[in-house]
Amino acid sequence: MAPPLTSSARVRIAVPSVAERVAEELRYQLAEGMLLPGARLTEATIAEDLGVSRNTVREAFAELASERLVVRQPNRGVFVATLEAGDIHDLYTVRRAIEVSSIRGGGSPERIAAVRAAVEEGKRAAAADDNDALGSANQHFHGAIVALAESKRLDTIMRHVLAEMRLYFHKATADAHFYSAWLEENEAICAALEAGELERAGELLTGYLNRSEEQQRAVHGE
Amino acid sequence: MAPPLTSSARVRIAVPSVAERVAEELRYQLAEGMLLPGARLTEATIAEDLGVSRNTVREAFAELASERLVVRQPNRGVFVATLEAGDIHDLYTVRRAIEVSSIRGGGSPERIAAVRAAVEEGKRAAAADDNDALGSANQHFHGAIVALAESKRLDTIMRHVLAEMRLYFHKATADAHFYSAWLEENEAICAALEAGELERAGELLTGYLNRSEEQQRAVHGE
DNA sequence: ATCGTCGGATTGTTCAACGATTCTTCGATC
DNA sequence: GATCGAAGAATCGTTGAACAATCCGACGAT
Repeated sequence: MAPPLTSSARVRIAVPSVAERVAEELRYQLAEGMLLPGARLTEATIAEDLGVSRNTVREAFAELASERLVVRQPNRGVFVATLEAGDIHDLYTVRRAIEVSSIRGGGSPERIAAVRAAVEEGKRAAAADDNDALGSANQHFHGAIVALAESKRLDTIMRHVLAEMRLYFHKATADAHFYSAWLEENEAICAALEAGELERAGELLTGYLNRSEEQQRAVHGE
Repeated sequence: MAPPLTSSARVRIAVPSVAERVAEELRYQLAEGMLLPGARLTEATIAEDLGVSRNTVREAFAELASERLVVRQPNRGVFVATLEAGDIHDLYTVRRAIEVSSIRGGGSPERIAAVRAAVEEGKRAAAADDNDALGSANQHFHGAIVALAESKRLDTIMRHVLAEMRLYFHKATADAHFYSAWLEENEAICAALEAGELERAGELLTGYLNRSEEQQRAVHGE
């Protein structure tokens, strides 16, 4: 193995711990819809399935609970998080706060280029008629917007929010008609951003988020 | 506090688990400055001190790590989080995003009254020359602003941010001169909010946060 | 049908153990 | 005398087992 060439912060090779790999696996299953909201996660079962100890599963649960992907009910177990009344509005409130704030602050040319890249990624996915890739591209787009702010903390908040939305809205709302609308919106938002019209970009983004919230609330009960 | 009259969510009597109480105790010690940034937290030691098992301490650590109050270094241990370059800016970026967004959305009369209450709390603390209470009042003020949005998620994000700031800036920056300035600012922000001048309230708040960031960066290295 | 009780299942927590990794100390070598 | 490396101590990561506390469902009595 090559020695570290930079003398700055020692680069940890950081093999993810077993607990983190378990969390990652569960996150994957949650995002893919293999574990549906409300499902019960029994410690012993998962421990056996993944070939790890119950304590390790416990640590993974703690991590997922802090991300609101699962809910712990004392002495009863952990359950995949379910959509409570107001949760949709809550999630979009967070998105409006951090996405709009990020875009209004502008960003470096590289970060703006990343936003543009996500837009093009979406167009390609649409051309290829790949709904899965289309969904990913949209998440990349909004992730790139938050990344404009260059804030570690906002990035992780956004990651968590997007993970929650994947959990709730995964395949159900994935019809092409639903998607094609915001493809143009993303383009417009990105164009405004590139033109330095930050105020306008913020308004477009706000409008998009409001409409998107309405759509989700229409699809789901109330 | 009045019991919830709505029959909706079943109220868990929720005796906090041991792990949560350990986390709470550590959070307290971190906020009070008993555990300074960079300090090492040895699992075995804390387990013995608090009379709990090492595994339980581990769970508490996981929670604190998710709040960025401590940092886990694989195979080395957990350390009280330290201020890295850019962290101050990062924290204020989050605050600008969620506080300004919240205040621009306005809020119910009750929530606005809570903001007013925090302002008055600050004035009383200033009159009594109680610096500790003054600091708390300021945190209540900004917490109340975020509470305007009535978002569970924004509230917990803000809680975490404020906990981080307590950790980094606890007693050090607590001189009366530093405080008296923003007492008037809080009053002005609150007045604008009460008058429904949300745009203006947002600008005042932004200005305050920018200045506050500058001050903190001046006090701490760069 | 309602209520209380009992047994089974699962969680919360503890404890002991062991390999793996890091830190420290202490010589040996140049 | 400084550098390097190897032995040893300390700590973490993870496991497995154990036990009390709690919850759930069934069963039976009123």
